[in-house]
Amino acid sequence: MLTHAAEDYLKSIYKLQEKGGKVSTGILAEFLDVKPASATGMIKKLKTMKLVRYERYRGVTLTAAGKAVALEIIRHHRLLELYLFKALGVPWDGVHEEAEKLEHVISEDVEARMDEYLGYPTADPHGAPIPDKNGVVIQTDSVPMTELKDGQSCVVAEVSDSDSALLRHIGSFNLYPGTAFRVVEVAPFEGPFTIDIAGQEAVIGREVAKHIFVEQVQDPDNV
Amino acid sequence: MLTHAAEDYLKSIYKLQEKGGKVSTGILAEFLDVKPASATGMIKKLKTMKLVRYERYRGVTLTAAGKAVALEIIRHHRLLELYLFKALGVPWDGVHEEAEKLEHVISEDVEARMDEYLGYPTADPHGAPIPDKNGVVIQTDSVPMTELKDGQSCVVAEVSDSDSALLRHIGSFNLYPGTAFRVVEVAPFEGPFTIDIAGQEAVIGREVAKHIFVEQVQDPDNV
DNA sequence: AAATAAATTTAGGCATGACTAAATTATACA
DNA sequence: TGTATAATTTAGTCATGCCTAAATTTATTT
Ligand SMILES: [Mn+2]
Ligand SMILES: [Mn+2]
Ligand SMILES: [Mn+2]
Ligand SMILES: [Mn+2]
Repeated sequence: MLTHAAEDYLKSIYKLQEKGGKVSTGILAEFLDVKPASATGMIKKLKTMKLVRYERYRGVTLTAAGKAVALEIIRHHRLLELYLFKALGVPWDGVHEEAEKLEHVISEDVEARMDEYLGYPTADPHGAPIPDKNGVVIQTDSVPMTELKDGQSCVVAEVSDSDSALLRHIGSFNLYPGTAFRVVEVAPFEGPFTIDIAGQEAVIGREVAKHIFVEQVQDPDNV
Repeated sequence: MLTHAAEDYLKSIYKLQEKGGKVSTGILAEFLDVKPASATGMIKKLKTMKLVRYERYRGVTLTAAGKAVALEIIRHHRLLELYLFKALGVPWDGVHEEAEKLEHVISEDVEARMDEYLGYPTADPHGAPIPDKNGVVIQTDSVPMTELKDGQSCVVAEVSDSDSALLRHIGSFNLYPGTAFRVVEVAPFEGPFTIDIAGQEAVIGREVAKHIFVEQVQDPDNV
């Protein structure tokens, strides 16, 4: 069996190689909050297990076996987040931390039972896709809210889940995945977004908007 | 924070000192399936943390602080067992193994939410008492089924929870905690017990009976 | 093409938590 | 009261997974 640490490395490599192919030791180390030397050490171990491809100074990528493990852990994480949220009422800014520990520990049986209880869901409380039990991920084509223009309407697809305070802030506007809103005004010179959520106006700063991803963008004349 | 290993040692010392005061290194090591030398090492570490009292060759006992930690972990374990059983339908012979890993990992928040969901229960699926959040344990005075005589009636109070196959076997007779039965016959020469469970007769071997604890024992003439 | 800067690797260490083998202490009994 | 036996401790190892500091390699700039 893999250690918790090895699983977290594989998960991180998966996420980083999604946006940008080969993953450098430094990027991986920064993402995991360890030193590059520690990352090199683990990468070598993962290579002997044939879970990653690696050439020194050339970055690392997952093998098919490594990707399968990564997706398995990501599936655990996101199912757990949704389960904690729906079944136990853990607030959406608390589920990530909890799932980060539980993901390494639950059995396949418990995974399957949560999946069934939740009705085979496809997204976690932050809108991130839950890989199915065969490791198939449904990709959506969402864009950062910062790309929106005056008058456009859209639906929240996903929000970054790692910063708890940011999630509480976003939650205070009711901007959960699935929530529809319309851009009332984008202030000039990189200014904030004024939006209309079910008749309620809210002002969203650019730093926050970077972490909100939307889809189904419609211009007002297309309605 | 304590390591998983330290928590398991404290939990084990608690359980062993319940029946017999001071706990010897050998007994503790056997219980945890490690070598005595390993137990000595951990005991020394726990002593520096003031969680146990210990003098070499003289056995070990928990301090108040150590007992509090032990009860906290036991509470996690038993709440988790019951939660997995009731909320996710994990069979009663599977909950122990799962809880053994989860007990070290769940937050106080999740503990409290499970407790609420379950209606502040006082016993796990095997009948073992769940310490309350202040560490108070409700003690019951149950006796091993092997002490029963012909004609006596009783209710199952608790069954040993660590042997999965044994639990499946006991479950096949529906001998869950709370189940009432009457002893039809105790075969002589250390023979098996024939019992009546809601009109259904079952024969229970002595080895199995050792692991079933009963209470509210009544002789037939007292009814 | 060198020189500098950045990234990465190597070497050496530390803390955990297990192990085996050998030495020590306690206990049991003759 | 000594001696055999059993229990326990000590000493020395090993594997993980992290760290820092120094050496090495690659990338960038002039
Ligand atoms: Mn994790
Ligand atoms: Mn998430
Ligand atoms: Mn445990
Ligand atoms: Mn139990």
